[in-house]
Amino acid sequence: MPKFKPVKQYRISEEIVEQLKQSILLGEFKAGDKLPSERELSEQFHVSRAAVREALRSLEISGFITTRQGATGGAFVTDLTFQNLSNAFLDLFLANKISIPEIYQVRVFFEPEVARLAAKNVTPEYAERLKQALEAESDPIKSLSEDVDKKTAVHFILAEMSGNHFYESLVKSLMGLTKKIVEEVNPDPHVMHPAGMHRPIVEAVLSGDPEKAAKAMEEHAIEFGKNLIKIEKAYREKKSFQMS
Amino acid sequence: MPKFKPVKQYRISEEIVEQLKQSILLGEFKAGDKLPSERELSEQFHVSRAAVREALRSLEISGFITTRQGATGGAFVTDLTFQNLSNAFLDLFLANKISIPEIYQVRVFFEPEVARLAAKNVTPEYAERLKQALEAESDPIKSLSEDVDKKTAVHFILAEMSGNHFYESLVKSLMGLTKKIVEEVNPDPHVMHPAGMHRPIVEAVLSGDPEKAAKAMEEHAIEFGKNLIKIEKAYREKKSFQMS
DNA sequence: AACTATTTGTTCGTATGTATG
DNA sequence: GCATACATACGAACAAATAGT
Repeated sequence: MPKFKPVKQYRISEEIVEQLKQSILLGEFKAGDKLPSERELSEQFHVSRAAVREALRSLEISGFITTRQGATGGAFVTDLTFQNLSNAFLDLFLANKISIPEIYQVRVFFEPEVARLAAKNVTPEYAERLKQALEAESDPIKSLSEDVDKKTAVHFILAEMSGNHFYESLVKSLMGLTKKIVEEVNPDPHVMHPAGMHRPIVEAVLSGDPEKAAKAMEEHAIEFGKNLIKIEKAYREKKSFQMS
Repeated sequence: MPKFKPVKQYRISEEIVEQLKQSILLGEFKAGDKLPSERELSEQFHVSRAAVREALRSLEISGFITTRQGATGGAFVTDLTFQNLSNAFLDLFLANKISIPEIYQVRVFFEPEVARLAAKNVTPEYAERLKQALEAESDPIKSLSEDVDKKTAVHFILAEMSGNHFYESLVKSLMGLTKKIVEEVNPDPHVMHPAGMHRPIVEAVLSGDPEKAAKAMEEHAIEFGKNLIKIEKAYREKKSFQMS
């Protein structure tokens, strides 16, 4: 007896998601391209617009498209970024599946490796960017969000320098997560991120000494982690206060 | 001039997603609970069913709920897992944003650390599970999928033993990604995963020597990585063949 | 085995909001 | 100001799945 697959196995919206995703991954639609309008898609797939819209919501959440309203609007293909990864981590954190001490443990282990790799890939361009990022840390604080961005810029550049997109994604995800928590708790920026905090790291990396860079980063990660754990405590207390 | 926020900022479905997500995260709906039916939700929110359904699609993709059809069906809250993380990595891989050699580099670095931590947390229960997983590797192969599961079981247990959910998520995600690729290429299982491949690791971990465990894992990761890179090559070739 | 109730899945028609030219 | 081309949203209806009677 041959095995037959059910004719209808998936939701229509899922079928549409798969087809559109494949088209995007195969490069038939490239980043920036506009997908056909909802009406056109519903005609091409011979389905209702509601089904198309459900599919577009899924693709949006997965990070494949963004939509804009209006005459020149529509669904536009986006360059897939680490953002979804970051969101997934954030959800796991919010659901208490991952704790700050655990993240701290991971960071203390792998950020020195990132610094180590970065020290092996110093170029004049990267050196310039690192110096500028370091100087920008002393800029007057306009908003907390902007300040956090400036104080994490060095980590981003080092991650890029590591030459490994995986490390880059990981760093960006963890920085994004940290930013969310910091913004929620809103601590004193000067205590959380003293200016020039990353100077020893940058100097070690620019000296081209991988082990020195790793060591400097490790010390920074340990120090910063202590602050972060304090902040998480405040965060949890704030949350439980809001709930009661 | 005071700054006013636009009254209507988000899509209705987004608003619903946020509210439901908050409810779930606050524990008002727990894993296994059934959300109100689509009709009830649309009445409670005073919106159309289509809007509710778009919200449910988003929550589904994010891993918060699953839906079943029928009289006892509905949207059920799920325990948030690493699955979304895994999917995010898979998408990034499929979109050529992360390569196998990059993943390989990261694994060779952090899997030894996982083994190191595991060696510090050996209990009789874990020891038993590791031994059983090792024996199961020699079972006759029924299906590729099942075989891959058996050959990765040791990694999963070690990740659990590390006591760090972040490492656990990372390991599970990467194993899931590896499995997808392996299944796609369908190589000879005996070549890819010789039985007993993980014996030195298990022995080192059970001896309780962290550095020995890390060393054994490193050697395994390096060896396995070579296979994986070959497999990726085959995968890419297969894909480009399918496209032409 | 047939019927019924409940719930998701899907469609269509219509109306409204939004941005461009 | 107005037409146009989009996304956004609603409501009513029917189809399909799934359990209980």
